[in-house]
Amino acid sequence: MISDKKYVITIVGTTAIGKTALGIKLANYFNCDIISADSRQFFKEMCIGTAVPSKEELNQAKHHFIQNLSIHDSYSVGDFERDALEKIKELHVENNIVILLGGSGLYVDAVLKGLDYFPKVSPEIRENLKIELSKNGIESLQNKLKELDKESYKNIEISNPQRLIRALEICIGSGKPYASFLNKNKQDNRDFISIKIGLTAEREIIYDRINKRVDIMINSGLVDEAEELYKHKHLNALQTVGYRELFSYFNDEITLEFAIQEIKKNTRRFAKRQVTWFKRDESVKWFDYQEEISTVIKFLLQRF
RNA sequence: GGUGCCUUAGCUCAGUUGGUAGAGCAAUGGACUGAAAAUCCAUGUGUCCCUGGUUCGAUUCCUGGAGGCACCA
Repeated sequence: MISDKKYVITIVGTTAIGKTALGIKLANYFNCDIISADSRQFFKEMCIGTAVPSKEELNQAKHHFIQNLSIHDSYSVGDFERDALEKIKELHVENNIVILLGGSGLYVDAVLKGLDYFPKVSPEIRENLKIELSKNGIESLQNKLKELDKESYKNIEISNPQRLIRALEICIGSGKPYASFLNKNKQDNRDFISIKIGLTAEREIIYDRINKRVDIMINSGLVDEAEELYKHKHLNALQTVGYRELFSYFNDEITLEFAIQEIKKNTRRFAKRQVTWFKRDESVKWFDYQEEISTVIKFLLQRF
């Protein structure tokens, strides 16, 4: 490497498009490590359904934040931002390139752009708000927010219970409006240069790859894996495509065949949301999913 | 071969006492600050099977045809 600057090369794209394979090729070329920014591949109990890299793939390049947590751990984007930045710093001592492999848009943005600081609040507050939601309905929470934080009441999506509860828990836990923490001490000056590349394909091709991958997951034992985890189905980590549908099957609510169809459908919808998230990012240089690795490397070398 | 019923959105089907149509699901577009593979919001122009007739006007009624289903032979 000619320059002594530090780089983070981020690879984004929908699920099943080939980010892992590209990441490994680039990691080998630059002799660097890979940081995974995938909100479900953290969990060691979930393997088949989250499409974590295979043993062979993991041997080809050093991966971080893959199966490093338990589904019982509580872990948030904020935690990931902190941990990933620390890891990047550590890796940059030895190598001025790090690859960030991102399936979860918010997690990628947290690392590259930063989140605002919010105080830690007691989980009990959220639990109480959830109870209030189911008891009194969403309007009750909306009125509460209107009272505590008019600005957020206007700006956030108040029909979205999760956002509403998040804003409220900050208001209640900190005694200050949620809005007062926004755009305050955002750490957006990173000490590395960000280069983003994306993998893309026709919608039909993506959907076809998804459908095939779900079949492979089923053949690889996803049903057994999900059955093991059924007793933990209430955990946040298991609010995940590929598991929820099978939990409904174990509950005798749907047939296995239908569950598999639902997994495919919900994965397609997930991919659509990823497309929506990533396409608004103008800093991404897009490549076809079949693009030659040499073309991608040539592009990167020009950017250094 | 005969009789009856059916043919409307990608699918399953409503409906129009004749004034060119609407639900569910699927699909599509969007949002996103510690649950994010989560969560939420928005979106329905389709030769109403084809042909001819009646009518100011037919997806709707009538004739003929095609396809499907059921029963009878």
